[in-house]
Amino acid sequence: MATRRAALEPARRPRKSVSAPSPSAVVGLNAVIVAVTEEVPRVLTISRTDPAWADGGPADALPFGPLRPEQHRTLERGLRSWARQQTGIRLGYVEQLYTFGDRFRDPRAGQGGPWMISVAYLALVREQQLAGSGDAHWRDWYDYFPWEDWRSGPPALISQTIAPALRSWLGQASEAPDARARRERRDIAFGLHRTPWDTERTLERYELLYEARLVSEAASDAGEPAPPEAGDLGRPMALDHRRILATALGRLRGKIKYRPVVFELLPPVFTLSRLQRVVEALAGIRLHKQNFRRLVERGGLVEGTGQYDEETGGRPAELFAFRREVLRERAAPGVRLPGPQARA
Amino acid sequence: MATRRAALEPARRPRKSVSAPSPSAVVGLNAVIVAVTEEVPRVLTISRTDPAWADGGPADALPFGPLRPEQHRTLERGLRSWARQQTGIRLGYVEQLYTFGDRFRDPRAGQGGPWMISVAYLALVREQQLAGSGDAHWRDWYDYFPWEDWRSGPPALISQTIAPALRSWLGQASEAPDARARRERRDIAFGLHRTPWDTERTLERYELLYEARLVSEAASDAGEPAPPEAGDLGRPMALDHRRILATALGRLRGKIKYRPVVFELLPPVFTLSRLQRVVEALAGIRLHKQNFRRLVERGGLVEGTGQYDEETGGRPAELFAFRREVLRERAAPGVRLPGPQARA
DNA sequence: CCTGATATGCTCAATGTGAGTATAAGGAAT
DNA sequence: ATTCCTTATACTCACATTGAGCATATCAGG
Repeated sequence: MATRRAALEPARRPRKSVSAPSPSAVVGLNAVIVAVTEEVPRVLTISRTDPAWADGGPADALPFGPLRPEQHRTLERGLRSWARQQTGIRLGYVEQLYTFGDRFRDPRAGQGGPWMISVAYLALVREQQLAGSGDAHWRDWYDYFPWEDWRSGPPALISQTIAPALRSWLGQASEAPDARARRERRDIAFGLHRTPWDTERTLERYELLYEARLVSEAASDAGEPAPPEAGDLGRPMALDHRRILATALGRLRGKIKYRPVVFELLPPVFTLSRLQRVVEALAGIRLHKQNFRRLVERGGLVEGTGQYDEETGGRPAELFAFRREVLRERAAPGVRLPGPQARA
Repeated sequence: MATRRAALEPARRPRKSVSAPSPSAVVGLNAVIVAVTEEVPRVLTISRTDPAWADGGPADALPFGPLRPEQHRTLERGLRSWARQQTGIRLGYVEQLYTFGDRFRDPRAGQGGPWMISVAYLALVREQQLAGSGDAHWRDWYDYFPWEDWRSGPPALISQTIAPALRSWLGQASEAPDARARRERRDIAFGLHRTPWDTERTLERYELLYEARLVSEAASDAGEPAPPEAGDLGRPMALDHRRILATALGRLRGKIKYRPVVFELLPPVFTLSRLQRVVEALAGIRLHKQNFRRLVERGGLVEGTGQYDEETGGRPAELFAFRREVLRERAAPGVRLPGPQARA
């Protein structure tokens, strides 16, 4: 073991802190498990009641478990195993999201406890029955981020609550250049002052609200009472799980554009309308119908099966399937979004 | 502490392995530090001679250090501090890349040692003097991935060495469907059989070569002698550092297209030709000059300064600067690549 | 056989892209 | 000074893609 430890030190000029790096952190595995039912994108959360997770009432948490070196062969397998245990779901498509490791991510751990590192994963599944040891639920992810859903136009929440609250946050900047930087961040994040709304900046938006102490996690992490706006600004989650969820949302919104991941959320055959509704649910915007069809069909992403869905309540819709060959034909095959539907 | 530990367990039905999760892993921090000089993209590596890193002669490694909970306030700060110590560089732009955590990433650790988790970061700097405790060098990153440089056409290495070697790897598949899957992976990764070359699939390509045991790390990890091709297939690195580097390369190639990160590699003012050469160096392909200019200029990404560079050896070139306002104007501002220059 | 719903088809102007050709402005050699 | 080489910059034009509609097809229900 001595050899191994030495290997972790810089090669030369050993410094004062040459103490052997004994295991220095607890590694946690978090899963953001996403499905889409009809019009609503859902995420799997677990109600936690233990005092370490929930201040008062039960708190929503992501499926989570510590890495067990003696059992799990890889990080991803560890994650799959925890997800299965807590929710009963056998994950299919899984990708690593981000590793969160701020020293103070859990304020209750204080500075003395072992450092908690969380490796978060994004998983896409078709909605299914839940089981397992956890108290698991599917929840609309816009419950956590109500300002992210623009499918029926710019949310009033932004103009009526967020924008005014951020205005006063601007005022709190101590220096002038500081205030300018805040203004730019705000405009870019929330699409204010003729800046376009960028669906992928979900994390920036959440972090801005956190920094401005508008979401209740920010207040409780700082040991303060929640501000009056916090009630409207989405359902809170345990620890930094809402930050993780924001990361997942942004990543997924980006990824559908250049990799054919939407199909992980759909049955093997589907109508184009259904495909469009799923994409819209994820992206949080409405798309121009005819152009959307043209993009996915002529882009070679799907192919008609010749079968029809008669349940439409109108002209029957052809059933389509993902066209695997597109992987060889195009470099970045994803559902390119047509310009958003001009709103009525 | 007891409370805290309990929090890490699943909420209900505690399982047999309820043993308290004491710190379970050593967390390492790896830095891929990139700069571009003239035509060549470089990465900072450190020559390691310790036996745990290098089997025989010295091995190239990435700047690396273990996370020190008592010193580093966040992962990123820890990384900056290690990079500074080992290379003398104060990092500017830094982004998290990926967390590598395979149980067997270091074969020498065996199954008994503490699990090593590596959180890798990508940093972009302007090339500069090196100092610090490590034996640091700037190296052309195509030394590690010679098949990735298509600036002077499709590399002969692919058609003459890689393709034949992969053909025999196909033959080793035990079952027919397995062979089909291998063929598809190979074609997509290396752009064979009328599949286009996708500059971003660097990791897929490296992993394929690893799986086919063609790169020397694969052989040495398995305790086998390196195959004859390994000598041509790029310079090896210590442990899994070449895999990390491949991840960085792919990420960077993707990112320049939708975020204005190239400018981190350039001085505040530059000519359009220089900008183009940097982008080409990263992407590993040549671009159509006039169309490139049109894209970056009309895309609002840069603005002329009115000053001129007289050192061109031809007509003087105007000096341009990054145009910050583009962040407010466009949703995904990056250097969109025009179709590659048709080759002579 | 209407009406309303949904799906699918088609058109057309505007914009963007691929691939050139042409011109401008420097230095070095004659 | 003229010629030639080099690099930069300007323009052009055919073609593809996109945004935004309008038009038609096919069902269910009265």
